[in-house]
Amino acid sequence: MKWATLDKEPCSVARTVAVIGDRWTLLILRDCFLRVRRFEAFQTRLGITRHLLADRLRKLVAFGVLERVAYQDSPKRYEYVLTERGLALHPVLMSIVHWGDVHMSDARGRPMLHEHKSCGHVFDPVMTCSVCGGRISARDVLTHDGPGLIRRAPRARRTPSSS
Amino acid sequence: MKWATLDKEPCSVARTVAVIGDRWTLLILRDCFLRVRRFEAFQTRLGITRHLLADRLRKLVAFGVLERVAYQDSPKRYEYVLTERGLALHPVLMSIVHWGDVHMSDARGRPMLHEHKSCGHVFDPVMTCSVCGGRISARDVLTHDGPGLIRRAPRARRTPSSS
DNA sequence: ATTGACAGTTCTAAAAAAGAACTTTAGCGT
DNA sequence: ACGCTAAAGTTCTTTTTTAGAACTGTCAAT
Repeated sequence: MKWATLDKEPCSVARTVAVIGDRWTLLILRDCFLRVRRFEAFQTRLGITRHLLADRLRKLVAFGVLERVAYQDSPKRYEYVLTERGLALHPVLMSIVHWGDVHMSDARGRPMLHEHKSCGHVFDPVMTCSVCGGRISARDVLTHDGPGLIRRAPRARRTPSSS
Repeated sequence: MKWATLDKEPCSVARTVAVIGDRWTLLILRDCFLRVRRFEAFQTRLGITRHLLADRLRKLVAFGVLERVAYQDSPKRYEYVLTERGLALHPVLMSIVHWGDVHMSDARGRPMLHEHKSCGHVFDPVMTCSVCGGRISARDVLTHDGPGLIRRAPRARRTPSSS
């Protein structure tokens, strides 16, 4: 598997990993959801090298997750804002946060709380089924081939009956 | 921010990224959920170097996501199975898959379909609120400091009134 | 006696990331 | 006019990771 063509693999995990499967990228996206928008702000908050930050932002823009928007002329200055495509990553970030809350918190408890504006309560994200609305758990899901799957030819195998 | 201490940051994203925020690790976990268990199987399916695979599996075991279980003696052979903690990563993988399905699929459609055993239908994962059951979207969430947050002292700032 | 499976380890070369300094355009204070 | 600061990068060198391939040890089967 090559990184350069990972986004062309017949697997949605691989394709998404091509976009966000990188330590810095996930932390940059976290900050985007916290409304951080500017190069300097990302750099200061994360302690990422400027070189890498520029590279990651370029890639996120190329994948349509962020948009580079001028916020002033002379000198031209740009900031990075989540596109619809980027906002659609919210469930990914929320499920990552929730796993960390439950499995990596120390005695103090969780670092952040999330309030559901429309109901006004602090909540946990729950994965549910789009059809029946029931809770989804790992043991309750079956995987099938979909139309976009291209099966690679299985490797030739020497069997007792083959030459 | 240093990788070695990322799992101690006062942020659940950072802590989770310390465990899974790596291209190979996410692909390894995908395979784990597809019931791949053995070193050779991971290596063949992913094309990862054996060195890195050994390293990533060791780390996942250290973080309690996988368990290394002997499946035969003489010679001792081990396989890697998801723990409860690992199974709890299911929503993370499902939301990653779903984003890829929606935003990275080509004309053929999605590579895999998921069936909800208990209702029998192919479904999409939907993030909902644990309190009201309503759908969660990025624009509908407010973030607050939690008990586990440690704010870093803000950097000294030269202001007109300061010396 | 040889071959092959499996779960790794051990090398070297190539690629990526860290760390620090430098660039460019412009506003502000004196 | 002069120096200072800010923002958004780029450029450079050093260090760390990763890729790629070969090798090891234990056993079973041919």
